[in-house]
Amino acid sequence: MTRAGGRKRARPGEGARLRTELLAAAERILDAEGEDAVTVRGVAAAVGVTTPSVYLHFASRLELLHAVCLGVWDELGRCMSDAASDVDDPFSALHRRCVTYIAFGLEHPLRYRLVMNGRATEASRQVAADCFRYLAEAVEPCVAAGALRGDVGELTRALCAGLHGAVALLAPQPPEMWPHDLDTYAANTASLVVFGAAALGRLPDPSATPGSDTLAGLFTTPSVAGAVCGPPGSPTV
Amino acid sequence: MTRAGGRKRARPGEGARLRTELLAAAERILDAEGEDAVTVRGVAAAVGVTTPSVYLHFASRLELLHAVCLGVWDELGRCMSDAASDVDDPFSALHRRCVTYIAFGLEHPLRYRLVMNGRATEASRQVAADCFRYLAEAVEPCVAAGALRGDVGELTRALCAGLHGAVALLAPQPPEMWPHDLDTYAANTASLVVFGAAALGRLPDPSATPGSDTLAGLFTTPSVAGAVCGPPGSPTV
DNA sequence: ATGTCAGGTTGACGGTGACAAGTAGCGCGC
DNA sequence: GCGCGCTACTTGTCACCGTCAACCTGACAT
Repeated sequence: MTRAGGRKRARPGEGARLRTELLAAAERILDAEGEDAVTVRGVAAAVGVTTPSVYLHFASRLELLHAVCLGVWDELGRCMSDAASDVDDPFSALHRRCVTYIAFGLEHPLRYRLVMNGRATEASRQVAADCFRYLAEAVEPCVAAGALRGDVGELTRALCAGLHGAVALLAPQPPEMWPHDLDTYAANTASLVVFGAAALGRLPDPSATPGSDTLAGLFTTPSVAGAVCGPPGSPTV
Repeated sequence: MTRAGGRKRARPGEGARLRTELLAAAERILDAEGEDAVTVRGVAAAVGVTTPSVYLHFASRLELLHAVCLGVWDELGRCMSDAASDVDDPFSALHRRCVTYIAFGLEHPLRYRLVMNGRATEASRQVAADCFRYLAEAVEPCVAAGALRGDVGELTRALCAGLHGAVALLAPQPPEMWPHDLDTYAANTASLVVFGAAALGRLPDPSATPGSDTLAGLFTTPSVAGAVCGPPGSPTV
């Protein structure tokens, strides 16, 4: 590649400028043409620089890609913190954070896949750890208030699994296969996850196979006791 | 590539034999060295055949990879059908299938990722549809028995999301980062998912933000009413 | 023996990530 | 004002990849 457009050499100390330009170019290409189109050569050319220069700022193509994503993921952190700032009830707050997580993932499916599905890098590990922390922060008050029971770490992990699934199941699919109402999807899945987590701490033996009888115990409110599920030994199919 | 080892030409009608040999070789390489190591050239060489011959049986590298995985996924179908054959209670049966799904995914993390995370092919769509069906088969009796409420499709989709997450969260990580007790992990996450699904149909307004009060209603058994959560207007943190 | 055709091979193209080694420009110390 | 050294970047080059068009060849039916 002959130097395109006579790019000026950065002054010492301004080497990082190329880095940000590369990131911007990579982001542009990523959004416009997808992951596979982001090639080291292409990004370099878009900035007007030769290929190996990219390696002065990024150890590999993957690191470049992940660096592009990280910018967006920082936004997730803020969103999740903000999401429940006006909510007092800890369980509601947790639910809100879960909805936020899902909504965020579905807004950036490409980047989500890139960071979460590919082979792990240092950057992606950082992202995962942050996500875990944001959730754990919301789980802890729930445990303190008695809404959730059990180990905070284990609960958070289970929550993460559920949330990640909600996004990861859709992210690789073309958008036309997504549910029509994404808000409802996010709310539903978030509810599934938080209520599931709540149930976890209330199971007699968490590792046993729970039957409809366990369910009857869990989901029977005092007022409608006995009406929720059939009588003991309820009809099978 | 000079012909390695004097491979005999297959007789007409036996062309499919090379296909199975290629699959076996690809599988060997996949397990031994990971996804990236499975290259068209490498697989061909392992069988003792030239590179373009692979294209006589697989449209592309990705199709080859997916074909390798599909063999294992058929096993999942059998496993999920068998898993609950001796269980009468539909809710227990669903739980068993969920555990089976997670366990399967964690036994074949590499193949799981390959099929579920990569860009979708016809083969992977087929796989996903099968999984959905296996679960839906178990959801339906639950709905019929009243253990679950709501649309079967929607419930199944939510379940899928949770289960997929449980696997997909761990699959890309190196095994040393996995929980120590995978059985418990599978059982826990399966419980979270099925109880969460059960809760979904019992929420007053599924799309609203549920608070601890909702939780109290759901998880209070007649016998321990009032002891599960704090009194109405429970302490916040 | 010969035609046919499935089951391969040859050779090459365009593109990729990665790197070793060289070069040009800037700023600082003198 | 001048050269030294550091930094930012370039040149040139590997090794390898997936994919394809075109050609060859051996086994069988006749």
